Amino acid sequence: MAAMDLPQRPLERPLPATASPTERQPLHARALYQDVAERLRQKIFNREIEPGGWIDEQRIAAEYGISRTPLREALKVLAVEGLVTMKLRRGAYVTEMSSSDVAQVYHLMALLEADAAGRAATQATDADIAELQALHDRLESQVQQRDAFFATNEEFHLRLLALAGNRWSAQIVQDLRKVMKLNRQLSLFKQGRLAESLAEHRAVMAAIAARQPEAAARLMRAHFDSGLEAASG
Amino acid sequence: MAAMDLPQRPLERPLPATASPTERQPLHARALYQDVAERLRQKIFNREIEPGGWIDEQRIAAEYGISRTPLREALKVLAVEGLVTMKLRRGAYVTEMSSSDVAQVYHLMALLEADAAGRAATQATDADIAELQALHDRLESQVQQRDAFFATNEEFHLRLLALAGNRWSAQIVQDLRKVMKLNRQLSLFKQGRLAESLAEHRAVMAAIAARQPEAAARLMRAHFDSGLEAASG
DNA sequence: GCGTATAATTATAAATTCAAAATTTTCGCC
DNA sequence: GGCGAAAATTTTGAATTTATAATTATACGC
Repeated sequence: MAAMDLPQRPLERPLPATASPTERQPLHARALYQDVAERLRQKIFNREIEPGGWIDEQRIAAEYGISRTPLREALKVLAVEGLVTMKLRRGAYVTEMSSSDVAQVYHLMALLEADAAGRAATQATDADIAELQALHDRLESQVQQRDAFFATNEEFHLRLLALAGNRWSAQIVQDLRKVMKLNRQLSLFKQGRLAESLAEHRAVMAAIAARQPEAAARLMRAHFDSGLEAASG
Repeated sequence: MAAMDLPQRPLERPLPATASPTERQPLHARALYQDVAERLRQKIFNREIEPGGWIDEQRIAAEYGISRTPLREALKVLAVEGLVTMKLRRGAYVTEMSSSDVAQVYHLMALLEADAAGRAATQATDADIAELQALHDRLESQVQQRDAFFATNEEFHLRLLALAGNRWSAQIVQDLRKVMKLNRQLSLFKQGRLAESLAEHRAVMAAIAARQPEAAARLMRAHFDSGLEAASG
């Protein structure tokens, strides 16, 4: 066994940058359980605990230098998000996504993001679209760098969601993207898929820039469909 | 002020009905925080605390005869669902839905339920459709009884979601239906809207029974659009 | 009487403690 | 040696306690 006998340094919780000597300010920018939830998400995405794996409350509380109370609150948040599954009297486990789950979530994201693309094509300002185009251009330049490509890709999709102006939809898609990170078979890892994905992306971007909502939605749907095909095929 | 000085009787937590002297069984069917979350949802739906209102942890913990720990866990669950808003160091408040929020959620439900209707028209077995039809027929007979009508209506939509076979989608719609219960202006309360809604419902049901996914989706979208119109107009 | 500073109170956040269930280990027995 | 019951340990679940921030009340000065 590795990495026993922690206590480690406690969670660092940076203050908001608005500091000013006179005006009073909260000690922490947000609740501890939210910080912990975010750290746990990263731990899960990094596969420090594999899907199906048990989450050792005592160990993690010690590792983070906190009590089990806020940790358990964070676990319940992740459970609602779907990243974690609570089993009665046996604690929390990292959720395992079946291939059926993956297909279902892909379908949902296709539906929501296609709608968002259509809305963006209609509602976005020219400045919005220029910004989106800039993100896409950056994506074009990053085909050789997987990690950077992934990051920019996510940024693009989140930006698009924001442009569509439906915060409920945006929140849901963000949550779905989180659970999608649970499965290794991320389709973008497949050989050649990256370039293909980029081409589809380009088409979506063009349709939005051309203010063609129907085409934008259809192309976005196709983008996700071929993503699913790559993931399952 | 009314109803002070509780402690009341503690939460009753019925055991599963599979009791048998020899085989061991869990003491509680599910975690306390989940029971509490469900009781809080009902309390919110019943307007025992109005939207924007503060949720008094001590009072409710006393009312339910429990400590604040599981109550606070439940509040965090409701916060992720959107029913409750946590304010740092000021506790939990029942979420207020702006008219923009209502429109956004309506749009989302239209999208998801239209997709579900289309899927159901394709995938459901004849038995499934017969069952759905039975629910719709019951709805037809309940135009005069608001509460029963609402209940059956919800049952119909949940059943349809189940038939579509996407548990992620079904879960999301269920959560959205919960937050929709936050706003008084439930369009179905409007005069005449009930009969109108029923007619639209009938059309959706007919399209599903006729195995016409495109029509079913389009009619379901129209059903929600006119629902939104009634709610905001 | 009004505004401000300070004290008292109240409520939230988090740690700690306690209780009970599940798991693991030990020990007796065949 | 292997099986099964009982004890010991570990772990979850929930209550209690403690700390700290926010609010309210009080008192003081002008």
